[in-house]
Amino acid sequence: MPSPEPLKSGPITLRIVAEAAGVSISTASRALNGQAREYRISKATEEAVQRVAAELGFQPSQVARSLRLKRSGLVGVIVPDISNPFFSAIAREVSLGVEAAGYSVLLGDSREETTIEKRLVAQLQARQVEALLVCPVGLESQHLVQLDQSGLPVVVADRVFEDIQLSSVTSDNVAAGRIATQVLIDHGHRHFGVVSGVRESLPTRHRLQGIRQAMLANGLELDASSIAGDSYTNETGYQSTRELLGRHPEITALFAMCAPLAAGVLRALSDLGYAIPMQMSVVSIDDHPFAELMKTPLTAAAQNIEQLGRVAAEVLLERLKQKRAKDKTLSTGPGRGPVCHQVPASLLERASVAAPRPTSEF
Amino acid sequence: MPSPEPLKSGPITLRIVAEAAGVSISTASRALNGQAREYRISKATEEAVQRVAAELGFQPSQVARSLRLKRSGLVGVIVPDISNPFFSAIAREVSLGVEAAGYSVLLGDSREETTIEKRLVAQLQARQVEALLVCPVGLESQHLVQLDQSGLPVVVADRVFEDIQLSSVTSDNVAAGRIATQVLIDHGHRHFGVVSGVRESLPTRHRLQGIRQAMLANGLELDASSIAGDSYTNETGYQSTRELLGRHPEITALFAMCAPLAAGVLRALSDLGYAIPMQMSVVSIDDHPFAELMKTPLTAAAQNIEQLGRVAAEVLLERLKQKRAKDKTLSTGPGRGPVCHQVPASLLERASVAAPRPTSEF
DNA sequence: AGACTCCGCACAAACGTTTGTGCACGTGGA
DNA sequence: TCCACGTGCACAAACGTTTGTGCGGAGTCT
Repeated sequence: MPSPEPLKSGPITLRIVAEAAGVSISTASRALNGQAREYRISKATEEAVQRVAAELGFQPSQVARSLRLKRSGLVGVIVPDISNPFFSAIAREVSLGVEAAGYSVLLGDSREETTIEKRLVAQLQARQVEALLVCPVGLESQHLVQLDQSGLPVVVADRVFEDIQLSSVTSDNVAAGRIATQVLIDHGHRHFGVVSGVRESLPTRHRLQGIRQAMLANGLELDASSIAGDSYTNETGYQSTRELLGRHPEITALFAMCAPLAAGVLRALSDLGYAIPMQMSVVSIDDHPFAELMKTPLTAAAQNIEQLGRVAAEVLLERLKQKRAKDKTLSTGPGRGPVCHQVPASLLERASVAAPRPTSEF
Repeated sequence: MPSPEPLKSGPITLRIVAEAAGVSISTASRALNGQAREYRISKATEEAVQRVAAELGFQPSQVARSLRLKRSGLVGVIVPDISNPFFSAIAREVSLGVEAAGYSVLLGDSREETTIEKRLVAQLQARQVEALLVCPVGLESQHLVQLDQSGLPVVVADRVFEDIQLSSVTSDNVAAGRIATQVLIDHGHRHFGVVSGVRESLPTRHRLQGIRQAMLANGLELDASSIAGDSYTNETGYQSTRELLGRHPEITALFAMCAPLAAGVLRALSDLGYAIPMQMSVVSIDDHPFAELMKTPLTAAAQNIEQLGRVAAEVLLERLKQKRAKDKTLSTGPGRGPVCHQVPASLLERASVAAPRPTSEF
């Protein structure tokens, strides 16, 4: 009779496998990690171990591996709001991308608050994530830069920073602003209202810049009083619309800087009794799956979110590769410096833009 | 001169802190974990350690803790598609809920495939998650049940199973089907087309059951040929609509079983030139942020997704608490058996339902 | 027959924590 | 003076891996 099965019953560890196979722990480890050849484990032993492991359903403890290997196989993903389709789309692409490379993703939701973002960063760092993808709330970057310089690869997406010392991926926001504005101009609009997101954030600034470029090229100018709003929410879209229309009755077109804002704009226009596009044209940045089913299908400069997510995943994996290489060679070179990717935006012309209504003189 | 700072430069470990404070590792650990009193560490030492730790920015390695404590502080969340607003809303609530309790969430996206779901489950298990929230693809439950019985708390949400041996949280799908159908009946409809999700899935079956209940109560019956579709996608919604309308010209109302299906239905009706609700009424299960901005604001029986997510988080935390208690007492009792929560659905009457068009005899 | 080599594997240290136990010192009473 | 006891801390084991090194035996060569 063999040993009477001590009934340890806990999870199957390498030691259990080794004993069952009648070899030492180290041999078992090497047999299972494909290191049989280099450590001269006989074919017979190797296969025996593998068989036993399979029979017992051995699952190596990633925790123990992480401790020993000093790599957790985890990447952190921090977004301001995972229930926002924009971020969940990014999360999805990143998740698929890094999972294919054997990593798992630790998710953090910062609820649009820098404080929480910082807390999450620290938390994920303590959990030894090997890299971090952050869609920052957008106002502070110092904590991220520090982290990156301390050796934990950080890549930021979407709400990147001005003084960019971090690898980043973002849409070509200047172009997005430009092409969306151009549509309005091409239809003959001269007086725009801009419903803006957080003012200091770089995407907002870039989009404004694009808007101004297009206007300038057509001899127009955007004055500050035609801009309203300072956040990315539906409610801001609603309020800002009423504000702008009250202030500037000559406005014939509204520019919404993101999908939730656009929803608010539409809601306000509906409440105010405007017909779109007959009495008011609307363009938006950001597409939305339901955009074409709406009362008036919305013309928009769409960010290519999937592509953005995929690129983010690539950059992340690239940085991870670099890091592993560096950790091996002990070279402490500064790396190749941050890379900044921009993915193109594209125009989706639908039905929310038309020639301006005849002015009251007519 | 003190020791010339060996320039270990790696991450700050407990040992570094202990040396800097001039105490042993164990003392440092206890000082930092609030165990000073019970292990008779003097107030002075305790504070010294805490000060040094703060100065050095000590962050205990969660990996090492996990190994030693045998709890990772991680919960796994597996959804079929994180970019689907329904699941991302759930993920968000769960994330917020468990984070508040000190856990982090490991995210997995099964892409609607049982194979991937299984792989993810194994992966997360290897990473020692302490509990798992799964929104199952919906066809197989055995791997989850096994896991749960092997001691890893599993709770399933949304696409639960028939032979439910797992704690679950789901909408009251029977009621959702019933109330949405009742609206149609109240408006005078007699001939419905049902655009269905995955047939064998329990939510679908429950919703159908609700539909039938409402019809039966009004002397109507639903025959199999008035049901089309077998997945939750936009495309299925589109195809099924054309199919149903071709097969049953007498249909005056369509019932879409979820938001993406509804989008497909609307798209098809638009292509076919139907005016809603004049020529065709539409109800849906699932609300959508843009629903009221659509061409015809959609009447729907809304699941309360946030509530569902919050309840899921609660159940998860409850099971975690039970587990910790059990691990302590070594009692190996079966626990209180699975609990099944249902959150109510509520009707959102908007504009997509009207009295049926006069029949052609008129 | 002895030295050398290669093969096949086991030993043990290390990763960074937590925690049961033990040791030294000091103080009090008898 | 001696014992008992409380105080304040250090030692060391353990969690489950990976991996550098050591060691015995079989074979080969001289």
